[in-house]
Amino acid sequence: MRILLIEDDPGLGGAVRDQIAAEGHVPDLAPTLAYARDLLATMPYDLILLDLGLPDGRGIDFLRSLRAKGSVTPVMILTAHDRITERIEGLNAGADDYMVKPFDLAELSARIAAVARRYAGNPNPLITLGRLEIDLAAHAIHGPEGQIDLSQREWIIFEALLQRPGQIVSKSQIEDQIYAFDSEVESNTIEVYVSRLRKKLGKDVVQTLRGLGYRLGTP
Amino acid sequence: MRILLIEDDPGLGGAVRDQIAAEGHVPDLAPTLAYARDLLATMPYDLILLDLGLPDGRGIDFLRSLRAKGSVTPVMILTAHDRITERIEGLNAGADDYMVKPFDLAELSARIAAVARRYAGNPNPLITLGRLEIDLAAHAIHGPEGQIDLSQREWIIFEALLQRPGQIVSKSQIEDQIYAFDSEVESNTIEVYVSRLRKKLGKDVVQTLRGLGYRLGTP
DNA sequence: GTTTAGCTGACAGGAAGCTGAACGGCAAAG
DNA sequence: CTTTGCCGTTCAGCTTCCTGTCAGCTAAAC
Repeated sequence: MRILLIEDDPGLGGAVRDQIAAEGHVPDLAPTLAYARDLLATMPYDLILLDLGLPDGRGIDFLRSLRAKGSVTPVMILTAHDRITERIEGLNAGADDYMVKPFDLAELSARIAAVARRYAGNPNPLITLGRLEIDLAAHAIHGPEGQIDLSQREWIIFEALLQRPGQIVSKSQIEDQIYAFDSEVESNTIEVYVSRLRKKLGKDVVQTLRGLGYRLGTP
Repeated sequence: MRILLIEDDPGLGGAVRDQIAAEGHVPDLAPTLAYARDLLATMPYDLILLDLGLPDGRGIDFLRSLRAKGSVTPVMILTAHDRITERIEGLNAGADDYMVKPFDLAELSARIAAVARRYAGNPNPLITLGRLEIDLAAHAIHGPEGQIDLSQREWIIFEALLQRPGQIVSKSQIEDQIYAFDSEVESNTIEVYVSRLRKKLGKDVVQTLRGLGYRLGTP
């Protein structure tokens, strides 16, 4: 499940992001509303975790404008205050859930799972890339000859490219996403996986920028 | 919207019932779990408000058995306690929302409206999957050679997959649906049941995604 | 032509998953 | 009360296929 976490506190944000990742979801962390808007413009998300105390605007207004634009993405509010009027305001603005800081990470996980359960069966947002149809949430790719399954590593690399369409992603950036901080691999693993990706998805899906990295193709 | 309110305190029960009625919904008030079971056997409900402190049994167990029977009716828990473990237990037992007493009736209304929005238009007792015809409510599956019976565990796993067609369901997610929050099983039970499911329903009904989980097949 | 970066087929090792068998518990049947 | 059969769980051995590595190759840069 793709989750957008809007939170300006680096400590809390990092902890929540790690927890989400540990649950098998894919978190993106936005420290400001402006940054969140950029991410939302380029990527679909399955859940938004929204801190109300942000430096560049009222979270409630952000949520309201999101709903006004027709977005149905579930939103869970995180806030330090627990005044009932605020909770009502949040829920009326279109929030689906409400958590008061400090909260237990385990409870957050349970609630995220509840959202996942609740929205199961809803069609996932699809990304179209040439002849490929990509369902990020389901890790599924439909090609011209039916379903294409990727292994975990293959998926991570493909996803890293999908997350930055048009941008160059360096090998070291990809390595950072695959491996733990310290344990480095000293070989051409990335190249091997890019090769496997191209074999499964088509030659043009990944472009090579010599000396720089890779970029998503536009076939 | 038909709402079943399970609450033994006559004062609070009456107030909530009146509030629900004022919102244009149809409330039934059950003071005990036994009475609630009778009502559920005869009437379908769109939402259940469940008090946890009831005279004739643990509300959590009631909820769990409801889910085990395949009910997908949304359940909102009302409780006087706000211990985090209890909230987690409730959400993991299959609750969709959680309110702590004393709560504001206006907030309750907002949350009920959210559920109504969420579940607007929700028919579908019969699911077709390839040659299988599945009646979720009746726990019945008709295959090409007649009726197929599943054991309880087999059904829970199959249902977990049915609830998220096309999506990946991890083993830990399935475990969460089968077992209580703390009691973990340290073996390949899920794998054994998947194996048995495939034997009964057909090889292609369940797909394996290495390292991720399982997915409903598309035969 | 030489150098350098990147590509890819092959392969060993191991992790993840599958499944037949067995065992104890429990409930229905006798 | 005993028997019977089903169900849930565990285990062991097997199969599958993922991963990281290397070697030799291709293609771009100069």
